[in-house]
Amino acid sequence: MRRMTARPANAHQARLLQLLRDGGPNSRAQLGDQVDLSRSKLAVEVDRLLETGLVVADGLAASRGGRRSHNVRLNPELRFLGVDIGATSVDVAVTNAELEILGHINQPLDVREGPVAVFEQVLSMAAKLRASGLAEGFDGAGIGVPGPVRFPEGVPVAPPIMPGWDGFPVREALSQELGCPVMVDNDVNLMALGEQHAGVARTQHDFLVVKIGTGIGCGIVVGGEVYRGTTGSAGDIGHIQAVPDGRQCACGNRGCLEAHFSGAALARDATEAAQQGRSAELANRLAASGGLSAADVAAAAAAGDTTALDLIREGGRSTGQVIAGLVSFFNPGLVVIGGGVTGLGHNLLAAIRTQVYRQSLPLATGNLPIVLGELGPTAGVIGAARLISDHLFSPA
Amino acid sequence: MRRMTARPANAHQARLLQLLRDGGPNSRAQLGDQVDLSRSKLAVEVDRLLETGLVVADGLAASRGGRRSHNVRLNPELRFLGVDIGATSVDVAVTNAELEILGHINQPLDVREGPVAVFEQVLSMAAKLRASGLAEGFDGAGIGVPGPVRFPEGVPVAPPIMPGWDGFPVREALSQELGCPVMVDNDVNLMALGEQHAGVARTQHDFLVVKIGTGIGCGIVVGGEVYRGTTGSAGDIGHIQAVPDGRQCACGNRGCLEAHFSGAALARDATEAAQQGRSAELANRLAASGGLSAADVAAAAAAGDTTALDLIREGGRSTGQVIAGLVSFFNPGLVVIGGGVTGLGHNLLAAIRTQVYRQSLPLATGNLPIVLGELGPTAGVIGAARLISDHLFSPA
DNA sequence: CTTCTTTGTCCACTCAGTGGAGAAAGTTCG
DNA sequence: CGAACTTTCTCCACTGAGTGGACAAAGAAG
Repeated sequence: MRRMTARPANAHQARLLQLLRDGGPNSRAQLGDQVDLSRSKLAVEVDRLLETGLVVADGLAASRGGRRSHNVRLNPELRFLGVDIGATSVDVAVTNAELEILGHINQPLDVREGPVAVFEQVLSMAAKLRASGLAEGFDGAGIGVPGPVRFPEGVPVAPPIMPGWDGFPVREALSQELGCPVMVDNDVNLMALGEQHAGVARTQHDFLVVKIGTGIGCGIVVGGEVYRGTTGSAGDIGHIQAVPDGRQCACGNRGCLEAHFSGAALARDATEAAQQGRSAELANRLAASGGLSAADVAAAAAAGDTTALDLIREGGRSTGQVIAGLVSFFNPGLVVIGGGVTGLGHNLLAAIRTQVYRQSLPLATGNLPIVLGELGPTAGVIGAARLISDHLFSPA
Repeated sequence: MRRMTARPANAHQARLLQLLRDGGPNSRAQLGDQVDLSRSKLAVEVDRLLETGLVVADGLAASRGGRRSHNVRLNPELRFLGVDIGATSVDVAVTNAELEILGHINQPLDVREGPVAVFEQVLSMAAKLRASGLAEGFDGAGIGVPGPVRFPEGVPVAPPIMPGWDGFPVREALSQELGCPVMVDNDVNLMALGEQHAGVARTQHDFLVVKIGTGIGCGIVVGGEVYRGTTGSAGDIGHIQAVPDGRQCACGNRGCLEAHFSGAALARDATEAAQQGRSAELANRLAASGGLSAADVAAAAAAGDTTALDLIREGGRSTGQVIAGLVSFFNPGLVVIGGGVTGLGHNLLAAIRTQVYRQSLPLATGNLPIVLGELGPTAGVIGAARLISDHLFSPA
């Protein structure tokens, strides 16, 4: 199939495409209720969109008490590729233009192997999805990487955990390989976009998404838009001091949040506890699997192991300490907790909440929900698809 | 004089008014270089602005190698009132439409006396300025108050240091009294607006302004716009924990930044040091004046008193500790330090810088200037005038 | 005085967008 | 079943924003 190359010609068309993306098939009349345009003008723009092929007719809708309306919808053959590269694994998904996931693959990966090896793997995963009949090609792709990105160019900058990626032209290289437009962003920002599009943050304009995985980061949404900072490193909260004179961190300082709580730190602390004989439960799991992960700690806690529970609580306390500061500063309408450690569930959430509600002022926390993300491992790829669709569904 | 009531009829006119405000008198040709409009259309809009009286002709400009141009400028009779209410003093100023200060009064004040008493004082100050011939009336007023504000309504919400102000309809009441449009905001946000308009932040889009006065707060500018948070309490950093298990704070927690460093905290610590005989210099000043202020500490430090210097350094360290976290999170392009304690000058700045540069990651701090505000006590009133002018110079 | 440049005005033209008339296609109810 | 009402969609004349070129006015340079 020939890929779509058309773009909306004006802001009206862009708006209509976004309405169709977020609301599914719609009649001209229904669209007219949502945009501030006369029916005549609306019809003109819809017709133009039909001509481009981005939008297709979709039969008649049920009557609402009068003449039945002719529905239109986004071309169901459009395909977006969503890629979420983490430190230790990668998610690749195919969506339609309404950002519904049609296929999703997760594979382990070591991001330190560098961009060439990683993209070889990503492209083969994309090829696999294509071969299974889900797509004949891609109309756009969104890529998330676990580090700061110079957003306009789509290039990682000084990523601490991804040596070899600094300055690699991700956007350009992948656009060439895939033959379609590509947008690149930080993985945490994509998670925020995902939760905004299809998750708990659907109705929020100003919110934070704290992603606790191998590392820890924060997505910032201001007025419905992701805020990336002057150099693209906004939300890099892993190295805020959580514990004065605390643990030595890889960054050279002491007491960084990430050194005290993250997937990696939790695994380390659990292993330490097991080896020191502080938890039989954890020791058993260590002996069984040869290594401990956050999931093991969650399971141990669920089994009633108090040491594991203490580790989670202590981590939640540190995290809550930092979040409390951010809440005072940013006064968000919602805080979402997500990432790999979401498996720790309500024990973690309770510890974070306790700390935040205790440390922040009532005006900022009075009506502040702190909740777990809704989308789990798909948040990133949905966010990636949303990123490229926002780009493509905006005036050229 | 009859006050102007006209407002720009469209976005073009609003843009032109803002260009004339920020750039002073301008010819149609020069304006044309700055907006994306044909000369014909531009002339039409300028003519319409002339009709409203917001803009007046201003003679001929020097030739630029051809026919001399007819300058236009904002009506020089327009007057804005800028009011900056602090915890212990108030600034009232009159500006023209180009936001130049024509007259400025500062008076001591106790904000705890409540809105009625305070506004009586403010109105009498405004009357004094008017009586001195600077204005026959006001076309708009901006008001800053030392606490969170529900911005759209112009009403303080749950202000900790201003009991009695909660829910008082500042905007409406003052609009009635002054007979002109009024906008209300947090004092720190106004300082940020001031430094953005006429101070160090002129070229910045994303920056922070930390105001250290009686209390401590932070103005946040995102994409050139002040960010106020969901409930208007964004930037309330005084109660972020700076010292674990530190000093008891009035808010009920321990170790809040404000409990360790602010005008009030510094005065308290200095008095304590004087009474405990740790500093002869401070003891002398205490005996002389009966009470110590931040200015006394600054003077003592300048005189070589190491105890005073240590107090400043320690305060700078605590402040820097908190700012470091904000910098990691927000990745600003500039951090401005302002407020009453700016008198502590470079000793304070050095301490803050040291702490921030040590604690934040290179990508965020690499090119990050941390500087003192440029406008001193006028930042607030200029910001206030800017606030109302932004409101009036936007399409009605 | 001639030529070139800059500024400002005038005017015909294009195009986005409106709103009303009316046709087409339903539902509801006597 | 037919009449009346509702909803959807199209058509069309009209408004008003904005453009760009022609031209006049005013000055600079040689």
